[in-house]
Amino acid sequence: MGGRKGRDVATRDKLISAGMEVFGEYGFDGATTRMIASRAGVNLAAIPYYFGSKKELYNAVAGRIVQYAQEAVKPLLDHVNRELADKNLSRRKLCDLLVEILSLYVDLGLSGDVRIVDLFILREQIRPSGAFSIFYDRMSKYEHSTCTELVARLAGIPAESDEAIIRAHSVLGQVAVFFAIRETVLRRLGRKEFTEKDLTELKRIIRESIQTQFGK
Amino acid sequence: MGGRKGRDVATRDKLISAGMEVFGEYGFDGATTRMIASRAGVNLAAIPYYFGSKKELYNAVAGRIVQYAQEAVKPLLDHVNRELADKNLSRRKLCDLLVEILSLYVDLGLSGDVRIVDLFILREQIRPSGAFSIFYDRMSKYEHSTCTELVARLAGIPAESDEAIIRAHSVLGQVAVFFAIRETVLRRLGRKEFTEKDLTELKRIIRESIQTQFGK
DNA sequence: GTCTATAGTCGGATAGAC
DNA sequence: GTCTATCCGACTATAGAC
Repeated sequence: MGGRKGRDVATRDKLISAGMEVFGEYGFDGATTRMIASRAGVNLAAIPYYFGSKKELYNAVAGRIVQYAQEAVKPLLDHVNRELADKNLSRRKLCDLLVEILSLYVDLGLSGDVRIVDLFILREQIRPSGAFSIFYDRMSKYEHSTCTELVARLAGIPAESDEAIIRAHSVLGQVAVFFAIRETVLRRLGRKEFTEKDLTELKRIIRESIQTQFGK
Repeated sequence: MGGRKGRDVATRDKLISAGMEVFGEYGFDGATTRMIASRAGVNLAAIPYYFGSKKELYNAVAGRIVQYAQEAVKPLLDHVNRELADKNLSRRKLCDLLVEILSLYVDLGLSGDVRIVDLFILREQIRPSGAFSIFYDRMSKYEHSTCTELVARLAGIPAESDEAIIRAHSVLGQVAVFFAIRETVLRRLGRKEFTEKDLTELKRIIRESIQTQFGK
């Protein structure tokens, strides 16, 4: 990952944090190095100094986001993968594991302060840049293959088949849509932010949906 | 909607078409008036002449997109709304109507050539600009309230309740996710485009999912 | 390592000939 | 209505003092 090795880690770090916010809010083209330096409280010239270019700062931000996201979901995914080693898990257990993953996504993604991260990832999804592979290889692939495995077993179809992949995405979509079109949903609900009640309700709806679809 | 009334409708039209493509591909900031004029095969100065500014051209493009999208779904939505006048529709019939709407979205959105339109709408969803209301008021609201009504009746909850709105979005998400993270899904499937088979499979999965969730 | 100053580029918008 | 030429502002990146 590019980036010169300037000794002052603090400045470098401030730029990455500021870059997360500004790139998230305005996208790569809409964000300017002036905004980022100003939000970070450092000099404009620090960007080329520490990262070489705006683009490389962007990639560094993407790396940081992946790291955060991984840390947030890794414990649960590892747990699920350990359980999956048992090839004879009950339907009920498989359902529970899937619901746990989806619930975590709801809590992580809709709680409020991480919208910036959502936005960053969404933009890469709709128009992949060079940073797309950073997300795909280190995040989507690992996280998603776990969900695919769960869905495949529940549906009784081969893991990693096209059908399993499509079904898994469709299941994830039930949650993902709230990240993607958050503003539309909020306006429809007549709110500025999701409430605790909304999130609880969503998790209940997801759980019921999974259980009626796969519970037997 | 803003824009001077220059007599040559053809030039105006070419700019809107080109704007659709270029704004869709690069976003508002990433797109340049030079690209758009060049793609339209007209002079750069025609943009301020016909629209006043880049931003107003963007809004005109948004209006055109809404118009296309409305024309594409209006016949089916009108049909569904006529059916909904009957307050005693069978579960089976309600399911069928919901599945019909979702299937239309699959056909419209994933067939290939309209990706540009998807992108345009998605960008507005994730970061609403002044054009957001154009979509929300004239599209999402009408289309979505029909789906909400269907879901509410199937779930036996009050139409326009928070729960109905959340459930309806969750149902729509099962399809919408394929628009939003198209590139990720395609990479996961190892393809460049969705095949006919993928779309058929997706529609079957959606139908089964709706029927097991709501079919009784 | 951090700063100011500025180079060099490219963007949207305008002026004015035709 | 369409064109060329150009203005002017904003951007990224660099040079070089401290």
